[in-house]
Amino acid sequence: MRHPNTTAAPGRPAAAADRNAREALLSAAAELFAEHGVAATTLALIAKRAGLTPAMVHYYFRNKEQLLDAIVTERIGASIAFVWGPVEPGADPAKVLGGVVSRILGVIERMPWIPSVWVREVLNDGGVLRNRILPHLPLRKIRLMQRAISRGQAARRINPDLDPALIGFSMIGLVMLHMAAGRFWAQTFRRKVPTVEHIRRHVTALLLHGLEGSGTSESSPPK
Amino acid sequence: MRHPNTTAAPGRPAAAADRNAREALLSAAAELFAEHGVAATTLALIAKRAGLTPAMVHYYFRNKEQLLDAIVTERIGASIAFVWGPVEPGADPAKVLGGVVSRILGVIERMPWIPSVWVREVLNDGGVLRNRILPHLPLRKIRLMQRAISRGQAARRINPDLDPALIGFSMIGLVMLHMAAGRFWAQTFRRKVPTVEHIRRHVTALLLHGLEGSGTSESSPPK
Amino acid sequence: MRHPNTTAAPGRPAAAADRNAREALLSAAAELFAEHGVAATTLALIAKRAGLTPAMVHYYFRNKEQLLDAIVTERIGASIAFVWGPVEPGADPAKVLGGVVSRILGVIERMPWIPSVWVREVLNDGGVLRNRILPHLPLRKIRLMQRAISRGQAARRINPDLDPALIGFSMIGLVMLHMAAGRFWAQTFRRKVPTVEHIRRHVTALLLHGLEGSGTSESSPPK
Amino acid sequence: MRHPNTTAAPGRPAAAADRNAREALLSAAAELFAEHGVAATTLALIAKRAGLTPAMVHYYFRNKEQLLDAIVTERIGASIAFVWGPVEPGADPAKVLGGVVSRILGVIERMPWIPSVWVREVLNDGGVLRNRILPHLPLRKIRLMQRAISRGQAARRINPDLDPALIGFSMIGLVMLHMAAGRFWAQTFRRKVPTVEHIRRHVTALLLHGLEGSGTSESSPPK
DNA sequence: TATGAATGAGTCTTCATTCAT
DNA sequence: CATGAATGAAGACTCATTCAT
Repeated sequence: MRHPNTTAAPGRPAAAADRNAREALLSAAAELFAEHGVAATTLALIAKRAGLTPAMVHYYFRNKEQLLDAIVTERIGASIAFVWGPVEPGADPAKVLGGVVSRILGVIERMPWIPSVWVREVLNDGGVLRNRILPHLPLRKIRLMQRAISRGQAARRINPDLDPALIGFSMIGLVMLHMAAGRFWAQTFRRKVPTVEHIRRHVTALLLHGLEGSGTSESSPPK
Repeated sequence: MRHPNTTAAPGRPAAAADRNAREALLSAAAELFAEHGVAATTLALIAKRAGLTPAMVHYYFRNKEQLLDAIVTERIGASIAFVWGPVEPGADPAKVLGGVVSRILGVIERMPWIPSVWVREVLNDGGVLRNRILPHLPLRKIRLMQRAISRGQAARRINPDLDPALIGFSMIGLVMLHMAAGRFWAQTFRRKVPTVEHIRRHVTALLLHGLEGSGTSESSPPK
Repeated sequence: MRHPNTTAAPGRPAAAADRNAREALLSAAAELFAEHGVAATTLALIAKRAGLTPAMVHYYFRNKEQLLDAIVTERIGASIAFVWGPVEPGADPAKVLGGVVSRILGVIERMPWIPSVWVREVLNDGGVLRNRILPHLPLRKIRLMQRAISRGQAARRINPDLDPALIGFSMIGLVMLHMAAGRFWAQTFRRKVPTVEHIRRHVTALLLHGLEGSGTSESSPPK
Repeated sequence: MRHPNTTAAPGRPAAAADRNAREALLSAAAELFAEHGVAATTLALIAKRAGLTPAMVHYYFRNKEQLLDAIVTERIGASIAFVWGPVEPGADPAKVLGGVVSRILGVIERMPWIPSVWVREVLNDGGVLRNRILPHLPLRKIRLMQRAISRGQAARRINPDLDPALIGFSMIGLVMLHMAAGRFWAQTFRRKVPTVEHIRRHVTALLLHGLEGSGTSESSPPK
């Protein structure tokens, strides 16, 4: 058979060499997408960073479109599952929100390209990964989070002026944007690029207080 | 060759047709940059939307680089000046922050392409307008805002756990991201695309409480 | 406007320079299609023979598919109209057949690439011009010819054992094939490549007698 | 490297599997050449239809050129020998011609890809099998046929206006073209694709009368 | 101003071919 | 025998850019 892409049975692990080249291409692509955006990243660039030839990109992914599919399903999709998996019905709102933020930051630590790609190619209108991501969004889990927030508002523990649907988005967006704009911020304010821990503290402090209907100053990170 | 871009004397007003074509190109470019990103926007597309030929883009801007320069200086730079101009030393922190957010939203209302371009091409690391924007950033004004925040923290009116340099960025970023991701949010939560007013209320409520050392529920917009 | 291909109004003659380059490309393409077949003819080859760059092929025809369309409509289609135009109802069968053959040979004299392209890319199953040609076939005229043949058979002037639908096809095919295989025949029989006149005489003699129900030896060409 | 193609000793029969794969590749190639032409047929396609990998094509044939050689010598060459073998000196012209046509149609029945390949890649000028076929042409036999025709013309049993060298070619070409263009004819005239028997009757009737100096209506096939 | 013609460089993609296993 | 990995060369196509008019 011609294309490992189309024949790899889910149960059968690919040969080591196979997996390495493929994975190397996926990683190179992800990094370059973060650095320059999908549109500005050529297959030649991806191949070069992975130490391979452009033809190998087609060998493993058939074309650029399917490379994007692979990035989304194999890398971003997996991250989404990891982030949202533990969200369960009836949980404490603060714990839910804190947990999600915490896991997102954990993912970012392992895959630093995530925020930039997410902001540019998913959140931002016109992002070329947007439509590919939609089917991977855990709508049920997101609704669970929304309901937790609504419960918090009913119990006057979360600011009832806020739209529950916007809160989760603001929270995740804030984390992503801060991480994606690290160098911009550093350049502008002549500071070091913020670390994950730095952002974790900032966003947590900001949000916990923004979410408290009446604020007691509880600012330690949720985890 | 005569190039209006490089030879127009400040005193001599460009012919009306001239200005219109130029402005039409700038507007078309700005919109397309918001829709597809700078890298994915061809000069032919810009020309077509402006009802002109690709050669005219070169006539007015010499090349794509200088078109970007023009967008930045003539459109984004002007907005920045408008947004930050009124920030003065010694002002009340809440007023400063609220004023900036308010003026940003005003700009967005007139130039809906701003958030997408700003998020994708300025804030996000790797954005191609980043370096062009840096010289236009009103660092003095930004520092004024930072100092106002610090004063607020000293007076225990702003959460002292927050990094003052991150606060302004979070605030602006939140507005920009919400506006830039309007359709994503709408698709995900099956709501209408949020309006400027919608976002104004949400961000104000979120931030005021996140910034209050101890929260009384004062959620009306600052303006 | 960008593409002369899409904007050329039928009534307005294109500028001379425009037409020359476009026509040169069409001619080069037609010749190369005859020499190597459509599949084996690269756009670079076409451009080179026309003394232009490959990009010009895209400039005038947008892509290879539309170049094929142009060849079919502007060159082959025109020839078909010329060949079949004079066929009228009620005419003498021998005159109809002879006239068609005569006009086909006239076309071939001006466009020597016709037989090869026709045999390889139209008649032969799998030819890539087949489907493009079908809408240009003058079905009405062809049916007129069939009816003339049938009348000839009824009058016992044409061999009634022959399928009237196959006769016209055999006739045209014979001309085309002989012209398309000229060099093969010459190589095999160590003769000169047959001329149009040579083939005209041969096919006429062959067919007139094949079509006579009872043969009087009338073998002079119809024209 | 061991290559069955180059090292197989005539005495040692190839392993069964070996032969089957090779033959399968040859058959797949022949069919695809008929369907799309040689230039448009990739080795990957051939391998796929034979249920093998592209590398196996190289294993058995070293490269595409030698695959073509193999098709010509092992498939087409054999057919040629079968068709022309029985032609002997001094035979009756009608019997010679009829026999050749009859055997060609027999071959086509077993190898339906023959007419298309022959018309496109052999007869048609520029066909890529042309030069490979030339050495396999039974020139002596062909000359025998020519002489038989000339004798027929001398005896006034064959139309003396016809070029004896063109007659055989016309006859074979007519059969090949009708078979190769079956679907075209069927589409144009809204009939079924002609069968071998259909073409046999038509061509025989057409040619016998075309060849008769004075026509008595003897239209039954020569066999 | 404005356009159409023209081009070179680069991008995606295909494919014959090689080779280690 | 057989395969998957790998590559270089070439093909179609795009696009920023230039230029004569």
